[in-house]
Amino acid sequence: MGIEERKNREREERHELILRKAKDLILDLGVDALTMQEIAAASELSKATLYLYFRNKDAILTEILEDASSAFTDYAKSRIPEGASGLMALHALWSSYLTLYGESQDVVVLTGIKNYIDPGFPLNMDGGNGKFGAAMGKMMELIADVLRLGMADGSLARVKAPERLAHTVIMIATSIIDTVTRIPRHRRDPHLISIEMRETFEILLRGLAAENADPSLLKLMAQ
Amino acid sequence: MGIEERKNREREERHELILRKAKDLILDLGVDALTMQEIAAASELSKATLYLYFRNKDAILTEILEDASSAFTDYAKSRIPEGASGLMALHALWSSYLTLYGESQDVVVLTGIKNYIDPGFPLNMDGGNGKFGAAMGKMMELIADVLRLGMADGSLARVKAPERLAHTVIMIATSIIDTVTRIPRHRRDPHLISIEMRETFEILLRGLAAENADPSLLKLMAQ
Amino acid sequence: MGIEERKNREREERHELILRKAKDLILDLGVDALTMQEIAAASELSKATLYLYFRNKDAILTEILEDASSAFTDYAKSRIPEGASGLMALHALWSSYLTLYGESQDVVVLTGIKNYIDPGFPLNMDGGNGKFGAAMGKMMELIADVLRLGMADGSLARVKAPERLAHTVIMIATSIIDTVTRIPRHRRDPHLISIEMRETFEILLRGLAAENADPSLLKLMAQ
Amino acid sequence: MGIEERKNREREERHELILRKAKDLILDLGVDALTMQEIAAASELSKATLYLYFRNKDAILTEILEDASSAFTDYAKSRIPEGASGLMALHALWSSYLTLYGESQDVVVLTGIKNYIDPGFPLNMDGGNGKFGAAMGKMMELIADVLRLGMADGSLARVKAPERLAHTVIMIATSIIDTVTRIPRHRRDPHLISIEMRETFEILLRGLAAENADPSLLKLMAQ
DNA sequence: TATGAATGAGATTTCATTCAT
DNA sequence: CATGAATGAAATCTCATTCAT
Repeated sequence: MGIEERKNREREERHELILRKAKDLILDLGVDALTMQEIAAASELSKATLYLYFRNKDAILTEILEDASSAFTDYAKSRIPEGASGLMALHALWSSYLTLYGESQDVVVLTGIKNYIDPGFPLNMDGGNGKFGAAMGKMMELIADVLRLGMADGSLARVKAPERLAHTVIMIATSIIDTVTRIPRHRRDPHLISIEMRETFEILLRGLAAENADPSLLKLMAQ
Repeated sequence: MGIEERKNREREERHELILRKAKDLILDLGVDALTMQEIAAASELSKATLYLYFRNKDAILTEILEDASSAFTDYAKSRIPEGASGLMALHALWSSYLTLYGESQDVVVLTGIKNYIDPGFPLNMDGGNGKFGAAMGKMMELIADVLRLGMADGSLARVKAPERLAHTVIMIATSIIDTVTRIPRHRRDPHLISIEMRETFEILLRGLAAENADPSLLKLMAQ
Repeated sequence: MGIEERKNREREERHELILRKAKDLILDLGVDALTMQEIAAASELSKATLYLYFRNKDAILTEILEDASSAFTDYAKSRIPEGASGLMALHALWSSYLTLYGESQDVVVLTGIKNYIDPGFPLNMDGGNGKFGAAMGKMMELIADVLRLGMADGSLARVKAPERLAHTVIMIATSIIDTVTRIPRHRRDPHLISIEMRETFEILLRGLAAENADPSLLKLMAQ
Repeated sequence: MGIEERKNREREERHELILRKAKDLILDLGVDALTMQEIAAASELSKATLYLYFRNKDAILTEILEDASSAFTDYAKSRIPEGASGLMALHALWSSYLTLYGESQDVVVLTGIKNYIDPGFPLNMDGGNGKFGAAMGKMMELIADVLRLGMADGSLARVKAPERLAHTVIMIATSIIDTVTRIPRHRRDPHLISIEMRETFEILLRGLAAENADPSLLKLMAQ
């Protein structure tokens, strides 16, 4: 069984290698420039081999997206304090996003890819369910939960249909990143991006918060 | 004399025909599926003929974008009341956008195309100048003007760098449309889109308005 | 009849206009870049109109070539002294070519075009007769005459088949120009061209002259 | 191990196949008629496959040119006797060219291609560098060397600037071939071509040789 | 006579994906 | 398991030439 274990481990390692290289390429060159050829070259594998690990190009992208959204969701969850109000939770959410962006730009991958994989998400009538996996769903769920919470405790005003509103929120929150994912690294201005992200999230906070909200929860730290 | 006029008119008609067909195709199938071949077929012209009317594919897209953004800008300007406050102006702006969307979905074309033409806009370090024409610039200018106005009269809180903020605002405002332009018609749900647009704009209004704002200016009519 | 005369004159003028503009374009941009579109634009005529004056693109080029070779032939003939030996005549011939080149680069057009019109000339088995007109023939004839003369008076050694040798001579003499006609003006170095032309002609003179030739007839003036 | 070898060999074979077919097409139809489509058909491969072996069309042409000029240079070098005078070397050079042409028409490919790849060579002001590879340079170098040698030992008269003169010489020497490469095979007369080549080279020899040259070095064998 | 308009035919190149070994 | 090789299907754009008015 030691052999089988090793095989599994190696298989897993290749799998990760491919994903990592693909991510790097996206971050370096932009999604639009990502080709199977490039991924293969970067991984020092043949194109055909890629298909042993992933059904097709989409599967690679989908998994990258899953990883990223999963990482974000987990991180964000861990930073939402026990017993937090909806607004506090939302604040923690955006804070996490900014921090994550500050630490590594991997989150960047998150949504531009989302749009690339399923250009209509989340507006498709079929829900785009076939395309995205669990993690993306969990992320939407988290946001919906936060909105629901805020609706219940009154800290987020005018939230009526949390599930649907979660769509809107996610689209707004990711609008910058959608754009960023298409720019090659050398043409990106990380500082500007950071500022615009923060601005976007503050608009979201103020746009969703109840009137009497604690002002400190409407501002985010510059990274 | 009459003859030349007719020629000009016919030429203009063909020009419009191509643009219209291209728009239809975008609306029907999504920008990603737009090809010169398809435009030619839809226009019942040869591919070569398209090049008599447009320098290249980009020119077609750019003109569609210009038309749409120009239409929006003009319409919005005409609906901003004389002597309006910044917030009132912003309210009128989003109102116009919704109305326009309600009347015809052509505005939809607006931004998905924008992203398609220049995937990094407006975050490019080179400013992406040269790709977009006057109308797109006028639209950004209008938004910046409104923000400046609100900053001056105090109706829009926390606006500090109107030109830059205009970027953020435009990205947020168009995030839905960006998405929509990539969905084929049969998978779009116009009602849902309408709701999400309204929601987005209300978030923007609340997110930018000063604290003591007139509540009626923070809501938008359902179309 | 005054009317008819005027018509004829106007027709002639248009004809010349087109040729002149085409020539200019060739000289400016190189033959390879010559398109009917460009000729039409430069002539301020429509493409279709060009076809009223010339059967096709080839006809334009052929006529330009004819004009140029005719101009050269006439000029050269006028400069061959009465009673000249073959070598003297050949010397006068190349002298004329250089002078002509010095005065205006129009002769340049001469041969590159030749190769462009009929890439195989003068090696085609059908003699390329269908393509070239009288003037080109006259030019070959002139060279053959000179060679014959030199063969008769002994001033040109080893000339045995003047008609055939005329081919070789013309190919050698025009090898530079063939090349030049494909270079746009801004990338041409007229001085270098001039030097290489002279060198080529001196090689031809020495290569064909009898042993005891007057040395002064083996050199050409720098322009 | 044997397997890898075989793969390499097969790859090499395909590579050669494509080159050979392309050469054949050039020889059969003329460079001007050479298209990727035709090469693909002749090789019984798809167009896309061609791009696995060559970066682009130019790369195919360039390699054909390199092969041909390299073959010529090597062959010529091997035929220049130890301790030969400049004139003897030049004689050997042209002899080689003729022999090579007699054996296979590969040399034919040489210059038409050269002119096709870089229409202005060698008269470009930028030197046309980057387009041609090493072999072409070696060929020019060889000629320049021979000229230098003849200048030193006095066997070639009036050679002053060997590098530049090498240009002229190469243009003259290849003028026939330039022409030939553009004629489809069925319209070529190999015998006539052979004669004219010889004539050209003899003119070059006599045109460059010093006065007292050994007459036998001024003549070339008919092939 | 003049022309605006149209086009057929083609050229080069790219990319995700499959398959025999 | 790995891969080299191959390809179908597109996509964008160019140009000489024709024709109805």
